[in-house]
Parts: sequence; structure tokens; C-alpha cells
Amino acid sequence: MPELPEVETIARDLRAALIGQSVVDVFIVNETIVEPERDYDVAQLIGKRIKHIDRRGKNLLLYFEYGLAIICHLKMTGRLIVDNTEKNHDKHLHFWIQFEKNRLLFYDTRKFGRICFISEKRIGRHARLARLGPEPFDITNTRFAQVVKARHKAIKLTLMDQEVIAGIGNIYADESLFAAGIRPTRKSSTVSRQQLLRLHWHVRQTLQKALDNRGSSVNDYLDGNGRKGNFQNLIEVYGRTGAACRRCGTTIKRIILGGRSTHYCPHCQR
DNA sequence: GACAACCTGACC
DNA sequence: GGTCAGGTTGTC
Repeated sequence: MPELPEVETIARDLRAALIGQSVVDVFIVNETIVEPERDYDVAQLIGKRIKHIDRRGKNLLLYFEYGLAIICHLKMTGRLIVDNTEKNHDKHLHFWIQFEKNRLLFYDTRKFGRICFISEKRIGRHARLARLGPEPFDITNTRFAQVVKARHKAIKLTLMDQEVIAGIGNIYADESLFAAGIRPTRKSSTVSRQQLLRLHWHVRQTLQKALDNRGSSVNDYLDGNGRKGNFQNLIEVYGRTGAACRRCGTTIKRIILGGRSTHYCPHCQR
């Protein structure tokens, strides 16, 4: 479910609520969401303070004292919510940490999400993190144009390729390409350097706007406080199949690309 | 590249 | 009953 703006919003919410608190207890309700390779026993978290919380691509990183860390990927329906009122017997609650003042709960309807108990010094070598490309807000526009142009597949698939750029998923790939006026099916390598420089600007613009609106709650997404985002109300093409393009009135088209629904305006995007 | 797999729920 | 869903990974 969550892409960069959603994961970043959650990271900020968790940061505000949890930093500095000690772990009182940890509960794994469902082992299937825990990656089998662990650097330490979860009981070791008890008594340790949470030092900082980061995001890398769509991964959330929790750092505790004594070099203990947790990597969390929410995949499609995962949620990380700070809540003290929630009962523990929800069907989709798989993991939670009791802190001094708050409780952090991990829910996931489809159980695609994963939690990894890893030592801080090995985080960079975790298989999923090690392969991630640069963050869209860190990469320079010239470098962006370079790495995108080097790929020989549909530009939407390049944008969603986490090894090229980290954090862009189905919603923001569609929205960024609409903003830049580029058809999702165009081969990356055939898009001009000028167009790619513009695209990078629109990618950052789109992600920033989504961030300012606390992410998109199209289906399941809730922020770290259990509230919906607002960006779903500002979406131009994603999920608007058959509706009129707000820019030109043409009917928004839906095709399948890389197995994912892809939405675009046949008139505005060439 | 396309496709199935991992899962559950919503909707037609 | 079938289709679809903010993701990733492995197999043709």
C-alpha cells in the first residue's frame, strides 16, 4: 500500500510519539510476518530506548540502544499505528511493542508485510536495502536523467524499479508521468534528456505534494496515528479510468503494465 | 517483458 | 463466481 509519502508520514508520526521511550514488552502474535533470519532475540529489546526512526525507500527503520534495529516493510496493507486504546485481539494484529507511554502496533490484512530484527551495523547489508537506488530527493536531476535513460523498458516500470530510484510505487508513477506529460509506455531510453530533467522535477513535486497532504488513502492506508491521508482527493489519473481528464476533458485510459493498472490521459501524455 | 505466488477483503 | 487492490520476488 504505502509508497514514499505514506511511509515518510508514518515515520514522522512514530518519531513524534516514540523517540526516547524504553521498550517495556514485545509481542509477536504471528510469526509469518517476521523474517526468519534474526540478529538477536526480540526479548533483548526490552529496556532499550528507541533512538531514532528513518525511512529508506518504502522501508521504515527503527533504531534502538545497543545497536538493535528493526526494518519494517508494509507492502500492500501493512499499518504501523501508535495507539493505547486498541484491544489486542484484532484478527490482523501481528506484532506490537509496548513502550513506557505508548503502544506501537503492526497490522496487516494480507500478511505481505515483513519485520526484520537486525543489528544496526548490518542494516546497510540487508538484501532489500542494499539494492535500493537513490532517494528521489537526493539524486541530482542530471544523474536522474542518466540512470533513467540507461534502462530499456517502459518508463513507468523504470520509475517503479526500486534499484533505479527508491520509493516510487503505482500511484506516484502514474501521477508523476501525468504531471510531466509523458506516456507510461514510452521506453525510458527514447525519452529526451530535457523531458527527463522535467520528469525529475515533477516526481519531486508530486511526492512533496503528497507528503504535504499526509499521503493517499485510496484503500487501506492510515498514518501513524490511525488517520487517513488527503492526497486521494488530489489525484489526477490513478484510479480515474473512464473519467474526464481535468486538464483537457479526454477520457482517462487504463492499461496493464508490468502486471499493474496504469492510468493516463491519451491527449496530455505523449 | 509477462506471470504466478504470497494473502484477505471489497465489490460487481 | 470473477476482478481488483499504494509491493516484491522468482520463474519462464
